[in-house]
Amino acid sequence: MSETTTPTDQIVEGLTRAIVEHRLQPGAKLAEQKLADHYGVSRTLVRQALFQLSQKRLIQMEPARGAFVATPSVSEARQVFAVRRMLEAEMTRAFVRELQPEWLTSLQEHVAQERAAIAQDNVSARTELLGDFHVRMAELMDNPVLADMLNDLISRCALITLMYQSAHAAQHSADEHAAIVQAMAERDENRAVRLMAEHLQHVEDSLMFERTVPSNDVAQALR
Amino acid sequence: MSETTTPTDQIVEGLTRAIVEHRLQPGAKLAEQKLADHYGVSRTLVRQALFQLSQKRLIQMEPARGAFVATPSVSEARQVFAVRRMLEAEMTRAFVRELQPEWLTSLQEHVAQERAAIAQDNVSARTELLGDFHVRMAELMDNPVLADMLNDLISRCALITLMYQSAHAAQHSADEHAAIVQAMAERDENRAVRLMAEHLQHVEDSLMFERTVPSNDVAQALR
DNA sequence: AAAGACAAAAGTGTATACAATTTTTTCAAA
DNA sequence: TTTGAAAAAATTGTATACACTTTTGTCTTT
Repeated sequence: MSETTTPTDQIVEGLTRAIVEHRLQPGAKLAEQKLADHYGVSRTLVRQALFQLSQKRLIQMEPARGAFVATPSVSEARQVFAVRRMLEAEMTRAFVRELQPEWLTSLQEHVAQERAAIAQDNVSARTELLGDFHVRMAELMDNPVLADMLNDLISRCALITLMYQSAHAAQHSADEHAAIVQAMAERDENRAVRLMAEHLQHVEDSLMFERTVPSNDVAQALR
Repeated sequence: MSETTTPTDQIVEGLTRAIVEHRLQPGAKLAEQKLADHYGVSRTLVRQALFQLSQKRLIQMEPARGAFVATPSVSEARQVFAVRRMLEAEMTRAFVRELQPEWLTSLQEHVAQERAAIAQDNVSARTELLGDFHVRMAELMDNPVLADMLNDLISRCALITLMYQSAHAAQHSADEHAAIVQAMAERDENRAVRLMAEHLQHVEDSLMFERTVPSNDVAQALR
């Protein structure tokens, strides 16, 4: 544990969680002084954090008007998913090719955790675990660059989801994860890749399903 | 042209170019006050820019010691290239599947520009064009999310290159681009994907070829 | 001369001050 | 009441101040 975490990092972390977990809804204003008071620091540090979040596309900054939780368009959402499908299809292929026995057990354990969270109806835990499945693959392959990238993409996906996945959809995702791991276990590269692509398509479709924008900010809604 | 470019963005832009074009070599100290004086602003804006660059992994910030141009390890370099291969293989596949006639002419023109820059021995222009070939594909597919991501990855690759590609390697890259476009023109999806993967492998190999670190900072070199 | 301790200088990290802009409130006129 | 203009308040953008850390330089001791 030699990780140095600066105050700015903590604000980024806190706001990221709040956005990804939908405690801050898309379009919400992020006033600097309020955040500064909340975290007990000056605006300086809050601004640093906001700039970082805007680079991750989790918030949008408008000149002289301030920072708002991002409201990605349907078009942008589709682009993010298209990138995920591209990246993760090939990641899955490489994963199977370089497969180590312990990678399988690790993913199997992960799926078990997912199912436990779903059974307990622990909404935030299950959402996080379902996303982490994909990051875990990158980590197992010992590629932090890939893992970071996926993590950012998945955060954006979580923002795109206007509400949490339904319990039913979560169950479906976990089942698909299990099917992917099964294909991997059988070293069936093409099936694993296909299942992953289909899985991501299903997630995208389920998110797009109900896509009316409930915004408390009228101006934002009409833009 | 409704793009608003803040002073901070200009600093980011300027430093990015300097790093990618190797006017600032890896490990170089980026003292805040010096940069502030150079750009005629206060340290506040310089720091914002430095934080953004550190998120793009072009610089590394050490607590209380300051910012340095990043010195990616060989391991990290390989990870970046692994991600590019994954992403661009599938991007190429999607590109061929959705191919529009004007996309081909656009890429063909681009390759012509590359060859012109190589013929004129315009080192910085040719380096930029060789990288932009890949970004152009994403732009043609109308996927800015993908284009941004590739742009960042390619900047990191440019940093990884300790010196510019040799004229010979640049010529080789342009030829490979042309071969990829040819495969696309023939709608030969698998060949295009394979050529792209091989191309990226070649670029990686040529960059890894001479990999001794010429750093003016001894401590950095010995780390 | 080499090594270590101390002092000075330089540099980073955070808070605050202030100008410029936007938002909200107030109030007069239709 | 509704509309619009002007004033007030709040908020952002940038610079500066200052505490604290690191680096550099000097002097003493061996």
